[in-house]
Amino acid sequence: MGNKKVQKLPSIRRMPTYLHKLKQMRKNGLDTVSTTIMARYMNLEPIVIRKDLELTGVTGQPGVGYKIDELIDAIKSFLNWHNTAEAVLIGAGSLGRALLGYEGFEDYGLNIIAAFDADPSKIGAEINEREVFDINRLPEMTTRLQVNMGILCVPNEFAQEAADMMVEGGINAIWNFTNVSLDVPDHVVVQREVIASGLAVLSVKLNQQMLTD
Amino acid sequence: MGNKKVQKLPSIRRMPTYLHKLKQMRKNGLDTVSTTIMARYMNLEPIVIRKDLELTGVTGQPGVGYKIDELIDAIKSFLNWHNTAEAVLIGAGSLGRALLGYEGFEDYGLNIIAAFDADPSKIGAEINEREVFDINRLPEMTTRLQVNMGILCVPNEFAQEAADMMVEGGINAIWNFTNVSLDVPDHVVVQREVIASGLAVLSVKLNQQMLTD
DNA sequence: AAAATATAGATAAAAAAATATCGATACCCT
DNA sequence: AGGGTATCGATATTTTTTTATCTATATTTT
Repeated sequence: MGNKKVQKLPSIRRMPTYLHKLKQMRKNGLDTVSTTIMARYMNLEPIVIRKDLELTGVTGQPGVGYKIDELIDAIKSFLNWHNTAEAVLIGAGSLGRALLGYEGFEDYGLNIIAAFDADPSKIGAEINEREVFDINRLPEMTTRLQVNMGILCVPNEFAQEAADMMVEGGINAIWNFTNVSLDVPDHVVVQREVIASGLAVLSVKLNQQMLTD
Repeated sequence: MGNKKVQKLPSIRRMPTYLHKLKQMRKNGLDTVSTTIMARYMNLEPIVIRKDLELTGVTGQPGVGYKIDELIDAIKSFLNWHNTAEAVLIGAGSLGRALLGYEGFEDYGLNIIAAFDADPSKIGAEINEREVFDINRLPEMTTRLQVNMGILCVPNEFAQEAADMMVEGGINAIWNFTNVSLDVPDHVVVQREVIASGLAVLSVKLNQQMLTD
């Protein structure tokens, strides 16, 4: 069915936050960090952090902590973020634009090299230095440029069609921001981002909070 | 420390997807659904769905399935999405704009009634029928309007400051899209959305996929 | 009407994730 | 230098989540 299970998902999801904070600490001139410090920052228990970092293979120094540089490196290679991945974005609507405008991606080894859209009024435009191409050119261009990641931000009704074009163009990783569960070949991995999931969690938290007051 | 742990997180995160799909099915004239059908759609195992739905208190009919109307209702009340929540959005940058433009929120019981920003060139503008106010007016306005949810989309460096203003204005639920771990009183719940988490998961999936080829 | 198939619920089992404990190591302060 | 404190690593435990199994109920097919 395409999507093998990934283990340690909660840990993996925390990695980018570690990375961000570590880079910030390094900028502030620090060179070591303890899980206590990190835990305070992230509202977690130190033991959670220690277990997460164990995954990356780094070892810390008892009594001291971890070397920030080493950690940054280890997390990056754990996520395979050492080599920048090139991606294309499909759907230059408001969400697409927001993603094109997001500065943080370079920190995460992602480089969006072009956008595609079906709307003639958008084609040819330039958004944050990335050109918007006709979606019909997608298969040809991604094949030629050897891009293997696609960020899908089209309206739901065009999602499957757009995904098909990506697959045709040799893309094998799709970051899916639509509400559609895509049907893709086994070798293609899909990560679906459901924005409302966070809202659901917030709602439940708020509820529980109000009950305990 | 503010954030008690929430249980069944994965199940809660799947609820909005069930809701979306169920509404779509209802529109297509269906009135019952089995976990097998739902599972096929979501690339999950039927047992997962059954366990998730159990949380909402609905019971299905062996041999038949669940009544779609009942399910929709049960999920909504599980998430407390029966009564629309009013929210304000802080930071009318590209992400803020994208959220203001997102049509799906009404399905999820969320109504963004106004936006705030510090940039004079944005103040007074109207984005998708919502006015952008001076951020200094936030505490007064949210108090008066009795809004208790805030969506935080400002640049990282202003995040804490903006959060403080929200707290001052009586907001007790913050949906945090910044990269900052906010410091808020205990009664305020925060849900942080780390966009890069999904990218991290996708990277790891892609890696594993490539290893098994 | 009987047999085959599909389904949920209850209970049990397995797997994964979070948390605790304890010993060893380093740093800091007097 | 010595005592107190902070820290990590290894191991064990607990909790939570996921998955399996089995039974009863409904539907469909023959």
